[in-house]
Amino acid sequence: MTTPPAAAPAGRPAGRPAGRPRAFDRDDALRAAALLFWRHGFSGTSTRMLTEALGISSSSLYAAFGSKARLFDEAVRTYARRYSAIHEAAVAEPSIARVLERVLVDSVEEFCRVEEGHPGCLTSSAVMADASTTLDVRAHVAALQRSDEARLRARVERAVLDGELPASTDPAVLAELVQTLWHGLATRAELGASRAELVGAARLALALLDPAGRAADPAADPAALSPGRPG
Amino acid sequence: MTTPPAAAPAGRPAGRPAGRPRAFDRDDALRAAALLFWRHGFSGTSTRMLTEALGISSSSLYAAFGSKARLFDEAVRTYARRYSAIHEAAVAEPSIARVLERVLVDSVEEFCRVEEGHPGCLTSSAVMADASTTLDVRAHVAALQRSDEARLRARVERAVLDGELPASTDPAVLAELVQTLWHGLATRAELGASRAELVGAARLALALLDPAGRAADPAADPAALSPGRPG
DNA sequence: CCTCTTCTGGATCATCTGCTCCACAACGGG
DNA sequence: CCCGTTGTGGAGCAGATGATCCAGAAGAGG
Repeated sequence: MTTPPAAAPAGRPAGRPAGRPRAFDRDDALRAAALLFWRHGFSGTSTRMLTEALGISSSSLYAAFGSKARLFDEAVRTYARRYSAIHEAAVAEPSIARVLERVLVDSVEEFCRVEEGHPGCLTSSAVMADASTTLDVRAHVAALQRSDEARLRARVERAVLDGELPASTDPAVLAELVQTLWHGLATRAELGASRAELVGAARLALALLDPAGRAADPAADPAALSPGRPG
Repeated sequence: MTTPPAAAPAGRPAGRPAGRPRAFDRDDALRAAALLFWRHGFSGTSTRMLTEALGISSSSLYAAFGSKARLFDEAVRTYARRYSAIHEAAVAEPSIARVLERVLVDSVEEFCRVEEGHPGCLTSSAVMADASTTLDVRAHVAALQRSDEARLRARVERAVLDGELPASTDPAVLAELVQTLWHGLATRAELGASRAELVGAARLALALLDPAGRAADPAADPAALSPGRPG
């Protein structure tokens, strides 16, 4: 009904959806819109700014995305999926140390991508920016991030059961700490911290968190307060 | 010129600034405005919303604060001063462990104040929300937070010189990590994390960071991965 | 009393907001 | 070729926006 031709209408061989073809790339437009929302927030981005940046007319925008709110929602979800993918890939690592390393370091890489025009994390910005607009992006993003945290907590629990972490470890608290670091890195990136600074902080945190490193060589423990592994 | 009667005009004994007195409390209005900006962001808060919430007319608002942008700026600075005050008080502590504990735990208390209507950190929200509006709040907030970080880094350097931290400690990296945790706690608060969760994460981080605790009893080290001191 | 100064509400300004309408253009199928 | 379908640009809608103006009110000083 409201969704124009999201998927091919079954009768067609998916080659062309019928009617006049769209004159712009929908994914490109979505990316450009995300960038604008990122920089100016939802309310700070007008439909005029969007149509101008995307090089399309207002009617084209509404035909393709429905409304400004839905466009925003779609942009946020697109980026949220990236962050979830990082968590998903990370928890698949065999050792818990590698899991934590990948969650933090891979996320820093994502936050610092230069081909995107803006550092940081769109979902964090989105959540901070607009609370009670037409659209409840805040709740949706919060839910998404809770699921990322749950995945991580489950992985920590497994590590405890496997004896990889001491039995006294509280998985919920450890997961909360890692998520706190994650959000902190996103904010620092947004504030202009360099990749090197962020990776340095992340690696220090990882060194402090890694029980194997500390257990293996307690004498070298104080070195954990240096930036960490040289690599 | 543009600033009406910010300070008493010198000739008066500061009792009354002359002219018709203001019918509302300027600080109360500023607080109420800050809350609105917090919830809806700068662009998401209209002057109508402000005048309605503050119970004053548009002309009164403009007479008292100059413009919507200046009101926003003043609100952000007011809150930023609170966070700076926490850092200032913390670095005055004699032991570095107490310094870090106070920076993180006191900030969590601040983020979770219930008498304010919104959890989290206004400056973080402000930075995330609006980048290139009329007013460059972003740069100002970033500068403020850089000064907080510099203060903390200087305190860490002193702790290293005092032998309280191992000589291999990199003060810049340690300060960056603490600031990362700080921003992370702010974001988690904004996302709805409870005070207990935040304090738990903060205390775990502190336990991992505390070299005295680990050096004193390396055997008990794994316990550091539990929530931390019961108190 | 008057004057000077400042604040107040209400009306009002020009502009911008998100969004819709419409005539028409670009495709595939018959 | 016409048909149905879908996208397109431009004009334009009603309402909201940030900000200003003004007549008057409320104080201090003379």
